[in-house]
Amino acid sequence: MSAVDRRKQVLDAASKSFALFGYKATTMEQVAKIANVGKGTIYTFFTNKDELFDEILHSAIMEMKRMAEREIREDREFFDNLYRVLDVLLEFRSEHELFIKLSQEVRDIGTPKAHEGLTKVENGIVGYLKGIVERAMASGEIKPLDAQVVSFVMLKLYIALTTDLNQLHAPLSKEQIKEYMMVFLADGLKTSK
Amino acid sequence: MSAVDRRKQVLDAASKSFALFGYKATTMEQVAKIANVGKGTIYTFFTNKDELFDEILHSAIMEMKRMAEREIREDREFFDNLYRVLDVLLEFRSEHELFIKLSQEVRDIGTPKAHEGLTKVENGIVGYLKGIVERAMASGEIKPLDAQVVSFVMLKLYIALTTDLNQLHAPLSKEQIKEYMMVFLADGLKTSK
DNA sequence: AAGCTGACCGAAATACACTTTTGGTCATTT
DNA sequence: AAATGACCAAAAGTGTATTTCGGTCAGCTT
Repeated sequence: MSAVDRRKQVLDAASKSFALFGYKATTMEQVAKIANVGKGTIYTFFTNKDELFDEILHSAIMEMKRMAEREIREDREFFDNLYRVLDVLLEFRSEHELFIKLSQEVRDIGTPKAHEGLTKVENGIVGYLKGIVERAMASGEIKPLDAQVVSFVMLKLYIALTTDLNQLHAPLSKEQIKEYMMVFLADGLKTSK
Repeated sequence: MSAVDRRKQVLDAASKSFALFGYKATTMEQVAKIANVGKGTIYTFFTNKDELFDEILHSAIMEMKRMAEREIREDREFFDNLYRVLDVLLEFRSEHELFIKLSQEVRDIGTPKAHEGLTKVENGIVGYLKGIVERAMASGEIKPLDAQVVSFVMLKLYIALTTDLNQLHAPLSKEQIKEYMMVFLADGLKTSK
């Protein structure tokens, strides 16, 4: 077994554990056990628990960006791209599981590191969206507003429909989520006269 | 001093204290002191701290509804009404102060009663909005979607722009908040061709 | 005597001392 | 040279003493 394999073993084990138990309840010993390595081995690849956690979050963001990137065609319309990106994002459960677990942890026991992590992820996503939104504004496809505000609202809308709403209403299907996203982002509620 | 006066004294003192110190840090003794009454007097009007808190929240919701109601003209368009309701709501700081303080308390120390209270307020507002949204759908002014989901999104959008965004971006002016609300709710981001 | 009060009570929160767990290291093994 | 797990300090957890606070009510005031 080469070094890269072990690194990946650790990463996979940690991903599972963070998504399953949250930040706090994930111990380095447990990660080592799941990864089938000694505890010390983890520290040859990651300086500490925080960095391991950051790495997981970072690669989750990167994975989502990669998926989004693969769907974006420069020659297509912004909203066409948006629709297809939403489509693949909604399909990808493993990232969602981690984020949902961390949200629960923040809500239930308020782990600061979990809260920090989620904020970092949100900022990463908003930052990425911002670039795309700016291009769409420059090309005149969408209204010229503050790209950061628009990106932030897009993310909040997504979270509201996929997560927050479920405390008040039966979960929406992927199709419904896409429909509502497009209504608010593209055309608004107003009936076209 | 009549009984109604004393009741109001207590209510005003409690409002101030909850908005200033949050739920947990508001003690009945302190409320009594601010209200210039004995502690026992509070209990002649309210059975316990919870009921006092509920009463404050309830009257905050009612006050907001009354302000909204005053702006709504049945003969005007939904979006025209919406714009003017937002206008008066954004002006009204005292409710916001209470809600913001409670949000902080939930975030910082996770007081369950504060969390419960905010949820109750949110549900109250969504419930009220739902009626209005349903009428606008029935008259064909806005697209026929699930009124509860639409109302929920309206509230979340409002909170995102007035509160959540401020951790990432300089606070928006009232005019900007109204502008963004109308963009997402009425016409969407798409540039009209 | 009706309304109001604050000393008083038990329960719940806090502070503190002590125990256990856990993140991180490093001498030893493979 | 790479990997390990016993080991250590620090952080989290637990049990207990102490304080605070919600709620009561006997007595005072008007």
